[in-house]
Amino acid sequence: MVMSNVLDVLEERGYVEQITHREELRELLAKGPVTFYIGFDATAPSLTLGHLIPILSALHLYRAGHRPIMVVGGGTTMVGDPSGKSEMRQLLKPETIAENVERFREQFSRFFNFEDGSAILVNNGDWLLDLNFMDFVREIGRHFTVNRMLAMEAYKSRLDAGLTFLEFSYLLIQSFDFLELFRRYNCRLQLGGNDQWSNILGGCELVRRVEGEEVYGLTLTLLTTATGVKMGKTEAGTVWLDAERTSPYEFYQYLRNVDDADVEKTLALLTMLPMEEVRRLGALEGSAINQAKEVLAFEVTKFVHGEEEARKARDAARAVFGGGGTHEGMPSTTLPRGRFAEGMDIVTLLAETSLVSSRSEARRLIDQGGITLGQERVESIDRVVTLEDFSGNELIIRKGKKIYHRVIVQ
RNA sequence: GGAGGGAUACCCAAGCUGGCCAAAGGGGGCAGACUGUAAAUCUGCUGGCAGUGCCUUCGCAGGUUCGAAUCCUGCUCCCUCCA
Repeated sequence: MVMSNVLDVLEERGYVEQITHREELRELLAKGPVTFYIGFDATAPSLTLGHLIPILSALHLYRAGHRPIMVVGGGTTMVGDPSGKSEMRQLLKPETIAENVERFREQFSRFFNFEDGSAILVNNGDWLLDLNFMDFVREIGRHFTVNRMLAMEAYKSRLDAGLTFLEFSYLLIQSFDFLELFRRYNCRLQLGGNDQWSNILGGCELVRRVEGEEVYGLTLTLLTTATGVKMGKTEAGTVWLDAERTSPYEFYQYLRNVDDADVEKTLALLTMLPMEEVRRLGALEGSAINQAKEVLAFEVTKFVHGEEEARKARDAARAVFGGGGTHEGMPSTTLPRGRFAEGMDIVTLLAETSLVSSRSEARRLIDQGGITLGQERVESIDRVVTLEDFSGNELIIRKGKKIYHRVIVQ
């Protein structure tokens, strides 16, 4: 069997959006190991579902023998990328950035081996934080014309909304990263989200001008649904990779519930399953496609949280939606037995859980028939919950059709 | 530094000849029906606490008034044009 070019693999799976010089890059990747990099700005305390796209594309390259440099943006985050943003980014405190950088490091370590040198993890703060302004402007700044920068799509929305010099300088800083990585590691390819196209081009051009060498850029598709909405956002906010922020169960459920139309695409992008399998699952029709969704949810949860957590999440989901399995892994609230001695009214109980954010919301939900205790729909906000309602020491509350919560007494 | 414009609930956006404004409309979200833990569609809800009332909210701080998101004063921030 002929080893296919990894670029073809990336394209087939739907990762690729734009490439600087496709054929040349393809040849380069075929010739031998290539060092490439992807940068992640540390704007939040955890990576998110959307970050899996760059992570998995890097993993495909990694497995094909190329060397990834995962760059955490301890330096670039100090500035804040204005690309595609309609408003000025909130400036983050240096301490916050440093903390975020640490979290990112831990999370990346789950996916790559940084010990044996086959993958590299660096912080661009190492070379950016102490840059001398005069040197930087004279050596790097002279290669960029404002005329071109102003014409860039990434800034369009900001030209009327206002763009500070701080943010405007982001392009030069990220471009400098590429130059630095080229010099340190002979890095020849930069990957990034499609909104990074300008920044990536800037880096390629800088390396070419300063070093006279050709380097490449490739942008990745953003994780969106068939309707064009960004994936990875829920009513509760972002879907995080950190189990403390998004439990494995919620993570699993998020993927379990993707639209039919997104199943095949998401399987291709977020799992390492062979494409034949992806196509087979994506082709399932009607309710059979639920199998594909289960595979999707399980595989991605396993990738992020490990097999055991994925199992638990799947079992919990099967338990409530099908029957069988255990409730372990379902979000829960533990309350002292004594509080039910006299019974607790349903509104108070709901307010104790994370199912509602206020008592009013609880009332509203009940009025609309959205709360179920075990098998019984709650008809009145005066419903009092007693220990009689528990089976064993637990009570399953359902909100709407698919949000379950377990109340445990002890 | 000068001249003008703006800041409204999760977002966009009305209201700004003072009471009928917890504040139009849209989006989003939540719930119900239909279903496959889908989509589309239809319906309801969407500040808080208590059940026909109270409290907090229309950039911030004061003032006028029986009563202000709406009028006045000061402040902060943002945008546009000019320097």
